Amino acid sequence: MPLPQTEIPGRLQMQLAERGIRMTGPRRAILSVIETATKHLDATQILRKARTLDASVDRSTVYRTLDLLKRQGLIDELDLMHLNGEGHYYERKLGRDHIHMACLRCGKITEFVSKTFESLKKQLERDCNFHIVVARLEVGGYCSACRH
Amino acid sequence: MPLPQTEIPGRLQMQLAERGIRMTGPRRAILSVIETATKHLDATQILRKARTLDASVDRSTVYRTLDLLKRQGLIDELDLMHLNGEGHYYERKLGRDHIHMACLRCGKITEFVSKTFESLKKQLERDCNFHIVVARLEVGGYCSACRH
DNA sequence: ATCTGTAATGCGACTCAGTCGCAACACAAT
DNA sequence: ATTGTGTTGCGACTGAGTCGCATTACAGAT
Ligand SMILES: [Mn+2]
Ligand SMILES: [Mn+2]
Ligand SMILES: [Zn+2]
Ligand SMILES: [Zn+2]
Repeated sequence: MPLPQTEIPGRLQMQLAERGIRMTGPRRAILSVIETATKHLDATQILRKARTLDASVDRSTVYRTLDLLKRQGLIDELDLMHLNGEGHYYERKLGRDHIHMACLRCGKITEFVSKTFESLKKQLERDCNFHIVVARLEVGGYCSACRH
Repeated sequence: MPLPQTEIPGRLQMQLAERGIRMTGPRRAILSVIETATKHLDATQILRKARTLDASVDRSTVYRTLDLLKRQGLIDELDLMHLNGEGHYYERKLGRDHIHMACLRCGKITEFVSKTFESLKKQLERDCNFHIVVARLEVGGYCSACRH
């Protein structure tokens, strides 16, 4: 994750509260997992971790909560080049977007913040008259350790 | 598709032949479908169309051929924001990459070629010492007709 | 503190995309 | 024509994600 841990835990809960969205036990568990994640997690991993906080959490609740957070623009969904199966990965959405690079050999995920990326998005909005809600740039290739 | 139809039909078959890859009936049907497509197709659509050319084509052969073409760098795989289900879409890879914008309201897919995108990729390769094989920029938002 | 309408949950069954092992087959080189 | 190897169809399977429904729990009102 590209973010400093200066984040207040519980921030996601606050953002939902501000929008008048109900808070529940399972939701708190899931939000907490997402907030404290140190890497990109898929739905199954989120379920497993959430269950250590609230053993009753169900798989469908995880998916429903992920949908809610996506609709609210609070998380991003990633493919990470589908290096391991067909599932998706999730991460909190924070101020600046970043690019994901996945090494096709060692699987390492690298993140990168780029001013050029920001310009590109602005250019898109202007030239195509398109209002961007979410932008995902995912790259596959070979990292510095694996290139030949 | 952003490409002029100045393409020779059969080009994909040639590219595989050049690489010493065997040509078969089912493969010819699938390649022909991909080559003559006028929009992004998913595996099920490719199967259905391929069967009009060779009725025996099986679903697994479609997936195996798509994998082959991906490995050979001849097609790109897209999510198109998973607007309709969890499947993936495919298109021939041609010289210049392009960006895909999906309207979250009407579902329209817009393509855009950008010099800034090319610079961004170069910047990534340089700054991150990463060798890019495939780069996918997919954007979700509201098109000119749907923005409010 | 209790009541109450509505939103969220667990459960189980289901759909759908994609994969895999294997026996039969077909390509292309000799 | 023969042959080895790559490819195919088939069918069974996995795993991600969805859905309907009866039950539960939240939060605002009393
Ligand atoms: Mn995907
Ligand atoms: Mn395209
Ligand atoms: Zn690597
Ligand atoms: Zn639209």
